[in-house]
Amino acid sequence: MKTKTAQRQVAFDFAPLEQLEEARRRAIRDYETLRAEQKRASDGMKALKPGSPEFDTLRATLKEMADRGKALEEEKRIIEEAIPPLLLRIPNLCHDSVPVGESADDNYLVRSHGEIKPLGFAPLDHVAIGEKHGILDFEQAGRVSGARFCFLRGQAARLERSLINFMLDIHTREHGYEEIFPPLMVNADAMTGTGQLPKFEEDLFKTDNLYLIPTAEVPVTNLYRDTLLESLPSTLKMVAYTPCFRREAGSHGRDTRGLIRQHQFNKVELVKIAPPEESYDELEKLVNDACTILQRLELPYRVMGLCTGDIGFGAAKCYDLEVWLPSQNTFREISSCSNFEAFQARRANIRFRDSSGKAQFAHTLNGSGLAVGRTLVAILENFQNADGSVTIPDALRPYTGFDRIG
RNA sequence: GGAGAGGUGGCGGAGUGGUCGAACGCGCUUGAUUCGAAAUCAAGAGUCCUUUCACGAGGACCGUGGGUUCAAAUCCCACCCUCUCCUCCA
Repeated sequence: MKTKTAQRQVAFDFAPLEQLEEARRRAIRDYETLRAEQKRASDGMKALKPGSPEFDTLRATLKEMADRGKALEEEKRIIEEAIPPLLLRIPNLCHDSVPVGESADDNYLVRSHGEIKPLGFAPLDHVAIGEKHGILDFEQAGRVSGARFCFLRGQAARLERSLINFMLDIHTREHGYEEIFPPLMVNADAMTGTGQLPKFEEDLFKTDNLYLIPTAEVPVTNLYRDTLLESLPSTLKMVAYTPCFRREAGSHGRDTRGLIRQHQFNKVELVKIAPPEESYDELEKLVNDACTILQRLELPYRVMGLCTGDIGFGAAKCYDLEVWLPSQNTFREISSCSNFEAFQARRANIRFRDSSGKAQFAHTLNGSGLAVGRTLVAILENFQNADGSVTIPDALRPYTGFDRIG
C-alpha cells in the first residue's frame, strides 16, 4: 500500500496513522471493559429498595464508574476523530494493470480512431470561428461574469443543446442508461462521498452550506449513498446531463483562451454501480460508450491509458479520450473514464448483498460521455471550411435543424 | 415564512425510565409437507466495532448532536429531515 501510494507521486506519512490506530484499539478496549462491568453492576440496582443503605452505596459506586466511563469515552472519541481526516487524504490504490510513471508523459496509447485529414488551409481556432459568425461572445461574458465564461448565441447555443440531446439519446436508447437529472448543489457529505472533499475544496464553488457540483458524478453516484441494495444482479447504469462548476484554482494562465477551460461548462456524464467482479469489464464498455459519440460525430480521437503518476486521486484505473484539435495541432482531453473500485463506495456507503447474503461494497465507475463544450470546439475546428464556414456532421443535423454555420 | 403531526430493523407498526436489539404483521432464508407450487407448520436471520486461529465473548447503534440519571428508544435542549394545512413562488 505504501509502495503503491508512492508510485502516485504522492508523499503520505503513514506513521502517525499507525500510531493512532494502535491508540484507538487500546481506548476501545479500556472503554468497553469498563462499560461491561458497569452494565453488570447496574442490573443490581433494580433489586434494591430506593433509599436503603445498600442502594445508596451501589449508586455511589456506579456514579463513580459512570464518571470514569465518560472520561474514557471522551478519550476514545478524540482519538477516533483524528483518524478519518488522515484516511481521507490517502489516494486510491492503482490497479495492477496501470503502469508506473511520473507524469502524463508516461501515459500509453491504447488505440486511435479516425483519420486526421489535412485541411489544406491554415485552420482558425474555435474562438476566431465563433467571433467571425458572432456566435461566441467571451468579451461580454467577461463584463457580466468574469474570465472563463462565455455567451453562446444563435447557432452555437443551438449546437450546444443539440449535442446534449444527441448524447443523451444515444446513451439512453442504444446503451441502456437511465437518464437522471440531479441536483446541481450538494452538501459536504456528498462531496466527501465521491472524494472531492476534503482534499479538493479549493476547486469548488461554495454557497452557505452547499457546493456547486464540479461534475454530475457527485450527485448521481450519491443517489445510492447509505444504501444497501438487496441484490446487484447487473450493473446500474445512469447518464446525466448537467452544467458543471469549477474554480480552476491552480490553473491560472492555462487555457485562458476559448471554451476549453471554463468555470461553467456542460457535460453528459456516465455513472455505473457494479459488482466488483464485473467492474473492469464495465470500464471497457463505458469507454466504448463514450467513443461511440466521437465516432458518430466523425471526430478523430485517441484513447490514452493513464500511468500511476497522472491518474486521479480516487481512481484505480483511468482512460482519457482525447479529440483532435487542428488549431492546436494536438489531441485534447474530452472524456475521462475511471473505475474507482470501492473507493467511493466506502465513503458514500454504497453496498449490496452478494450471492452468499453478505453485505459488501459495490464498485463505482464514471466517465464523460462527453464534455459538451469541448465537443463543440472540436466540431467547429474539425469541420471548418476554407471560407470560415462550418459543416455540421450528418448525425447531428436532425438535432440542429441546420447543416452549416456561415 | 406561519401552524400542526411525525422520524424505531428490508417494509408496515407497537413501545413513556431498568426485564428492549426491541412485540406483532408483511417480506426474506432454511427445513417439514407436496410430483411441484400455493397454503400450512417449525426454525433462523440486523449493521458496525473490539477481542479470538476458531467456537465464542464483549461494546455501540431506535433521524443527528448534546444534556439529565446509577440506568434513556422512552425525560430535557438544539439541529436536520418528512408529511398535512395556510402563505408565497417558477
